[in-house]
Amino acid sequence: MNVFNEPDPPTGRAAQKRATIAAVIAAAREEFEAVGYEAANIRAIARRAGVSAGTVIHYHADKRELLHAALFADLEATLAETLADLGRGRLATRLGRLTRGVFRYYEKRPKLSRTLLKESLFADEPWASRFAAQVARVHVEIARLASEAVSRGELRADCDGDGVATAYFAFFYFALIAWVQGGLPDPVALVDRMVQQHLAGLAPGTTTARQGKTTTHATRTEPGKRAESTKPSKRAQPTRRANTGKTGRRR
Amino acid sequence: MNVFNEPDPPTGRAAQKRATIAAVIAAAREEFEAVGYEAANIRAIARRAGVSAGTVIHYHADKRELLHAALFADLEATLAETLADLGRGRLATRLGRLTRGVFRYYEKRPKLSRTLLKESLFADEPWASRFAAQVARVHVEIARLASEAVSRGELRADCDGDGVATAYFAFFYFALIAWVQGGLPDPVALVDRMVQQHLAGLAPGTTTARQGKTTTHATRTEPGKRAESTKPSKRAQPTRRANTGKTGRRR
DNA sequence: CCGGTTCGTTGAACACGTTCATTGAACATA
DNA sequence: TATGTTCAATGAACGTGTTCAACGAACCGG
Repeated sequence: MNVFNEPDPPTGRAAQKRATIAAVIAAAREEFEAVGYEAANIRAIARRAGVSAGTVIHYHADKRELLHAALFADLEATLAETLADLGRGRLATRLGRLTRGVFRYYEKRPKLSRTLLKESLFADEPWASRFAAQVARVHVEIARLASEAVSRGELRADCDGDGVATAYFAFFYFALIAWVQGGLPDPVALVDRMVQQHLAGLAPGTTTARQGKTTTHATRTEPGKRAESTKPSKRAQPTRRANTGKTGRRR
Repeated sequence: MNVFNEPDPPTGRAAQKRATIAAVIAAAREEFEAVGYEAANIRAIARRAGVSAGTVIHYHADKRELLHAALFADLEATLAETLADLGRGRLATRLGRLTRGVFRYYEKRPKLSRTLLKESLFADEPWASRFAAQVARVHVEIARLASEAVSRGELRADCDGDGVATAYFAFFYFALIAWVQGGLPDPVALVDRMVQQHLAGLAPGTTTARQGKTTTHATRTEPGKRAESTKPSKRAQPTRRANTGKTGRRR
């Protein structure tokens, strides 16, 4: 029983293990948020958590997994919150709210947004599946919104909610990548535009039969099937920067 | 003058430098293609090139830049070739050929496709700009195809070629990411579908004014402005794999 | 030709992510 | 209580990307 301000360490292996894991994850989150992913190093995180570097790596396969573990819950919370706040209105309007809500997760982390996006898109297992499941949940929600839009007469009766959701994700991630690469100041506006344009093809009064060509829609974009991304562009300026070897290097 | 099968090393600093750079890039490409990015290491590449590891890094800021330098020309060649072979036909058909042609670049490199995609999408300068310029060139070409489609009456007269190109890239990269993450067996088919759906909203007989809401199109998606990507999904199966700590690790 | 300068190149050293043999406290059993 | 087993945790060691002081040959100017 420690009478000082320092709480007793939990006793028992299971409890100690849980406490250690929690301390490591908290320390990692703080370190990543403070200095970014590249600058954060395992030894600093270990010190912050009061354990050894070996212990940090004991509970997470590698630095990347530690990043996922440290930030995943935040993303989950953001999604839940955003989805709960989509309100009413036209499909495009609600998707716009979704875009803004989720974008905020990245926007408020200038030091981390790029790595968070990059590493989540290309995560290894088991995190690939966790992110996939996360996206699937949003996907289902978007499909639901699309169904409501059909009911309201906003979209044609034969509209495929999955197709809408898939297109939405394509636009969203495309805009996000462009933004983290510095090539797009307002990703939200771009997503809005692309969604508008896309939904235009699904509106009542339009048909799926185009210029005599049968549109062979695949029936369902499996929720587990994601992603398309565009080259993140910076500027069209190739920034020649002649390959002067290492002349300008750290010399 | 060496009479054996081994050519004389070039003399003079400039010539020597050029030869060294070329040897390093060639060795890097071979090593990356042979064992993939992660398994390839600088020391092995240096040995293959007949120089020191320090020299490899002297000419390329880091391993990632070496990857870009080693493979960029291949991508350029693939794009040029593909663009030259789009043939005639409907816009969707030609875009389909573009998709297949570029997809081949990735498909024939099972060991490298994932890293190539990941690192090109999130490249640092000066490579970010180089990739951006590359995409811009394709973007302009797609916009031109869209204009032709307008002339042929395939698309409405007020269609924005840039918008078409942007959407195309969104779909393309989305599908590619899903594919490299193992969640999408046929990315080309998905791109085709999404393009079809999107172009549906641009066809003659459809209007930009939807359900009484004015569609505020941004006029031009700057070619330097790219990218949107969707979460690459694996399967919707979260692959729980309880965080059993490092039990199953290399022990 | 000679001497000073430049620069391509090297390999040892360093930093960081990661591995792994070892330790000692927690735990279980007789 | 004594003893054997288990496992959370450690820190030294390792592998790899990267840095950088140093070297010697190419180069330049007098």
